[in-house]
Amino acid sequence: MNEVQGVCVQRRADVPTLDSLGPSARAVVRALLLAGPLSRAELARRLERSPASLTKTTRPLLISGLIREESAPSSESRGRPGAPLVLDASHHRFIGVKVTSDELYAVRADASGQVEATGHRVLADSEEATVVAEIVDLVNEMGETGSIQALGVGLAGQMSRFDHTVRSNTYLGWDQVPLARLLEQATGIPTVLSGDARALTAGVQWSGPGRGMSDFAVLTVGVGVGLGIVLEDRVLAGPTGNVGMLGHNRVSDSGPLCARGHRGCASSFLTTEAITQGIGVPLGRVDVDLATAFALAEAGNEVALRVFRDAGHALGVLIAQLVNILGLPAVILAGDGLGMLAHARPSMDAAIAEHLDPNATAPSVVAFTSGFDEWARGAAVVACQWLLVDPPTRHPESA
Amino acid sequence: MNEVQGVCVQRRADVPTLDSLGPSARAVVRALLLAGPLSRAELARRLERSPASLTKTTRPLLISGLIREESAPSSESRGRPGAPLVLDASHHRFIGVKVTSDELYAVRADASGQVEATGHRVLADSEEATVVAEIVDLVNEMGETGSIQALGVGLAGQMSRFDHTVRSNTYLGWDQVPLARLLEQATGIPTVLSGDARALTAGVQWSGPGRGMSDFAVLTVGVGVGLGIVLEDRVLAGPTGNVGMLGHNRVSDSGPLCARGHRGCASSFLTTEAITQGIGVPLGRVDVDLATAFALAEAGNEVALRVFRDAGHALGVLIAQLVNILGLPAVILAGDGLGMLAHARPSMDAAIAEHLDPNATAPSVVAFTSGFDEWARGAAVVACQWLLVDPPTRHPESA
DNA sequence: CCTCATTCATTCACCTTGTCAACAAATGCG
DNA sequence: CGCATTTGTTGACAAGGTGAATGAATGAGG
Repeated sequence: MNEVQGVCVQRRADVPTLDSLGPSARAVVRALLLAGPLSRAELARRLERSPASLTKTTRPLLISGLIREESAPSSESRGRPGAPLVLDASHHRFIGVKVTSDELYAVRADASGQVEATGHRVLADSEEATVVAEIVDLVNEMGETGSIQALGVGLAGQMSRFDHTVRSNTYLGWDQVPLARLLEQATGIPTVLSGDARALTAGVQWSGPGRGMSDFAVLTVGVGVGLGIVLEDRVLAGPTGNVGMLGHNRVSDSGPLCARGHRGCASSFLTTEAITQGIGVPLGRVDVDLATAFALAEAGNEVALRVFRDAGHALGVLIAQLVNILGLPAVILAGDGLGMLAHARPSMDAAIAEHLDPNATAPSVVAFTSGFDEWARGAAVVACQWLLVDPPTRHPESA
Repeated sequence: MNEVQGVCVQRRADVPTLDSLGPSARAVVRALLLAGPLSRAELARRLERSPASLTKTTRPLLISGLIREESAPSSESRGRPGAPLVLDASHHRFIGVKVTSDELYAVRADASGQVEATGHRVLADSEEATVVAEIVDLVNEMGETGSIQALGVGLAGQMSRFDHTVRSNTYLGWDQVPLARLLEQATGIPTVLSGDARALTAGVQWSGPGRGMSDFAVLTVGVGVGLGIVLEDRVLAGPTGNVGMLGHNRVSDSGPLCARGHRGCASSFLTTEAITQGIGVPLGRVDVDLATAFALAEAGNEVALRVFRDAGHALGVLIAQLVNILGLPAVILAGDGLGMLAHARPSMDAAIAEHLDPNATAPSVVAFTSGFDEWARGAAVVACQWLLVDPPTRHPESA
């Protein structure tokens, strides 16, 4: 007999999995994750439902322990203060993995995107079997605490909103790899793929600097230039998953050529390679990496300063183009190339001011410094969102 | 006694107004308007509902005469052919008005966007009272057939999805004019405002060349450069109604200055004024209008040809920027400046090819030639869509 | 301190709307 | 002529939303 198993564990066992919820409960959980503690009245307004409906919907969630009433009542304005509801995120765990051509980064996070553990692997090669084996190994290592709800994998390339197949990936040299199915079979955990920019954006929106903002873009600078867009609280997937290929948008008629023979591409000013080459070549040095580049600029090297000024200009033009087209009130900058801002910010601001439409309102541009874990965390967030999609989507059991 | 009133009229009286429908019926009507005749099974798939649900939802609509079964069964593939349902659009009429600083264009259209009548007024001035009076006059003239469901008004400027107040409009010199309320009071017809680019886009999507396409952009060229975006079957409104201010996006480092002192703005190559000035000034002529410009190019005038080539280039760069950012499969060109394409198309295509991201798929670029009525028709379509929004939104009865 | 307006939350009867399972209908194919 | 296939209908059922009435908790104002 096992009735003395411990109360805490018993209660946990009662907490339903996220994908077993009905659509209305799902909507409540989504809203709570997206916008922190909310009273029933506030939820009713957001979900466009009657207060009565929310009493009914939240009750079973409260009983099961999936959500909690916070003690501190929110006392803005007069009238009875609302009882803020929060999701008890600790009951559900997700693993997110970011795949690059030579490394894996992983995090285990709870439903709110709070990171509980991290992991890392160096890949011997980018063969399909190698990558799968290493991911499985990493997941087994990180998931031993049990009860992982879902696994999210972020990679560069074109993918639909919640995809399960890597179509054609030039970084990894893959073509039509059913990665999600392979990982599901090996780990037993439901798995979803997403483009890495989209994953990062989801993380930023859910539990990063974009939290609470309904409309913004995430612009990443590093090995490449990436873009994610959030409109009306939804991460844009784009009809073909193609959102964000603005690396080749022209920002100047002068400047170096890019690999495609274009002059003045954003990429040719902004990518890590553009920065290091841009500084290294004139100086006749082949050892310039990003850190060296920052150091040179810090030391007042004119070439480095100029390269960063130009990068800032390119960034500013891209931001202005984006804001002109979509009217976004905010742009969040991220990626490992972000250190450039220390020297690129003035020219970036100038370029934004210059290229912004006179009738557009200037966006707030926020730098979000983070490591590679943030990309993995984003993938974990996508995995969580996947379970909360309405209607529930699972991968077709195709070959 | 009036039981001999005539069967046809009696049936019409039974047809419910669009805004009196429940949410499920509303969704059916929306889907039928958006994507032509659809069988119940097809509707069930699109709306993600069970076939049973559609039988139930469509029955009262069929009885009331709001929708009809088309005789021709759709016999693709084997199995029982579906019975295509169409909305009987003739039961509901809408009026759309396009307001410019010196003219009004109006159309009366049915629910499917089919134009039944057109009207036009020249404005003595752009005073609020003048414009309102002329619109009311125009509506009374066009609406005498009775039973107008809603009135849509399209104007340049920033407006929310279904707005009711003109905030600040530099073209008309207006500020905070509750135009919708004024027109509702004067005409008794529910009225909604929208930005003109958004209205045109809605018309294109609902019953123009964009019909059946889920994702595309509408780029207009004329007095200004306008943009409308459709993503996942929804017309993008933008967080602040600001979608589409790309007139000042830079397309070249050379070229004339725009009014804001920028060099190489899209506007400075594309607007009607840019074209006419660009040709007139070098030739020392002040009489060049758009028609003259086209004629000059047709006659092989080098200046005119060059100006149109440059315009095509600018257009191509804008299209590439747009497609890079959003991954759109199609762009529809419209506006009264579209005649330029006869001479601008090659340079436009070249610019698209040059500036498109290597990994992006080339969009199909379609020219949609139309008169000013098309803008008014778009406003009528917006009025219809307004009644079908879920949940129903009406203007707050604020002062 | 007491009353009032205000806002939040609950209860209950009711109803809309979607689902499931079973079945009937209409077609092409062999 | 079966037979698979797809569409459409029926009826019992359940989930979930609503409106109105009520109670609860607070600040404002006298």
